[in-house]
Amino acid sequence: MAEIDRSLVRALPLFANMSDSDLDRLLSRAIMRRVAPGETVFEQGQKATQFFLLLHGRLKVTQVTPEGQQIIVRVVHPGDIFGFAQALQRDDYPGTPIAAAESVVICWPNEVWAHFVEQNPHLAINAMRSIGQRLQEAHTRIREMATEEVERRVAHAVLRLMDQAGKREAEGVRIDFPLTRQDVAEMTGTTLHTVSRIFSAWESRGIVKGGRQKLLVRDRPRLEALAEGEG
Amino acid sequence: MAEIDRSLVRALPLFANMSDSDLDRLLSRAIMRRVAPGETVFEQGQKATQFFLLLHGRLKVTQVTPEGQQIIVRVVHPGDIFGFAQALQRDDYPGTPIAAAESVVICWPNEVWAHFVEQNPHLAINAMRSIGQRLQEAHTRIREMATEEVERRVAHAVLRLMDQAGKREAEGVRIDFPLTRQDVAEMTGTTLHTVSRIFSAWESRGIVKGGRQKLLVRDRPRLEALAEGEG
DNA sequence: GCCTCACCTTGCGCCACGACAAAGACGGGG
DNA sequence: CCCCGTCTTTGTCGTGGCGCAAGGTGAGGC
Repeated sequence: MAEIDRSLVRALPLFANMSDSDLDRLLSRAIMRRVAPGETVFEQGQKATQFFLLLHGRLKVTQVTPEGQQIIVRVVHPGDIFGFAQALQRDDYPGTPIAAAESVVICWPNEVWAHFVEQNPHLAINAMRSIGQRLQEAHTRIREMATEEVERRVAHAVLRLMDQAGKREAEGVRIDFPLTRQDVAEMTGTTLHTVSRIFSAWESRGIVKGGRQKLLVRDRPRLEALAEGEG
Repeated sequence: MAEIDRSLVRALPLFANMSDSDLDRLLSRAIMRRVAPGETVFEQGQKATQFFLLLHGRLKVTQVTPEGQQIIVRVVHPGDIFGFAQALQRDDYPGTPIAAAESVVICWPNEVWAHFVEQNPHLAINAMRSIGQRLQEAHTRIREMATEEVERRVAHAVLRLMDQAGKREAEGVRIDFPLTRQDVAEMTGTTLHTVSRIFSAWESRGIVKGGRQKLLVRDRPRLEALAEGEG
């Protein structure tokens, strides 16, 4: 297995204000792992023995209900930590991260966390910020699901994906990883049928351009208008 | 203003593993404040200059959408920290905490947080656990809103309130603070009309007993069954 | 090049739930 | 004790979007 790219890691907000030597010691205990699309990093309910950082690629974190319904709780982007169950006072993982694209993660045994945080409060502070942002985003989603109709929720979800995984192209901004209608449905609490209908309608208005596991936003302002409820 | 009850604070999980002298220094910078029912501690959008701990009482944290729709993001229970915007990388408060019952909060200026965390990593670790649990709960609510019908969501919300604010009584378990149908609606993403209908149906089956701003659960097992979808 | 699987589209009927409306009941304040 | 505001109940109606069903289409494997 190749070496971990030091400069990439050094630049992450999670490790801001951390000394190089501390970072070196932390990385020396890390294990790198490649994950192919469709593969999982760990499984929901499994005992949490490690925590993770996504270096490259993209992960969808899913939860399944007792009835077998699946939802996507979150998309993990490069630089994000995940599988943080232990720091959150759980002994099992609450969800399953599935690689949407070819990905590379690094992982540490749980003990490493407590050990390093004691010596390096910045790590805890930075991690808290990251978790705090996730909490904010979760509250935003709750508010949207409680008050908005499906089309607006889908618009919001797409805008969020643009910001987090958008890639400028000639015709507009492409969502930079394979994303099915089903995925979008599981992110917005609806069905793939409804998402498909919405995308079709948008496409005929020139707002987006679809495709198999593809999505390209051509008219962001109009999408924003839809998200604000001006439909 | 009376003294802060030291032993009460000492027992909070947030301050576990913290030395008495550190805790004393932290408390010496705290300000105590009484909040009457209906009053707010701060307002959504206001610049975040302080963070808070609820000592007594109960707060409902609301968010209003640009359209004026209101939802309850969270209920704050005694011992919880809130108004933590700064640690979460925001400079304004994302919601408005309103006292549901007579409450007492203590507050600190923002600088205190960074200062104390540097010397006392446990504080950061404990705070992260608390935020982590809130994140879990938020994900649970998202999953519920995405996959469950209204009645089940209401059942889940009531069960959660029982666990967090239940008080054993002769006839069952009472939710220990004033709670309107509207509140429950704002917690579950529905309307007060629907909540009222659901409570009426439950009452006629002997599962709960309602009242003006009151709720008493008489048959928890059946409520759990409803929450699991056996209706 | 063809087959097959996975993904996507579209139509139709139904129902849970929200919108609207109106009237009852509890409780605090004067 | 009565008044008024707030909270609650209950009815009717309309509809967004889900369930079900059937048929397209692109991509990868052999």
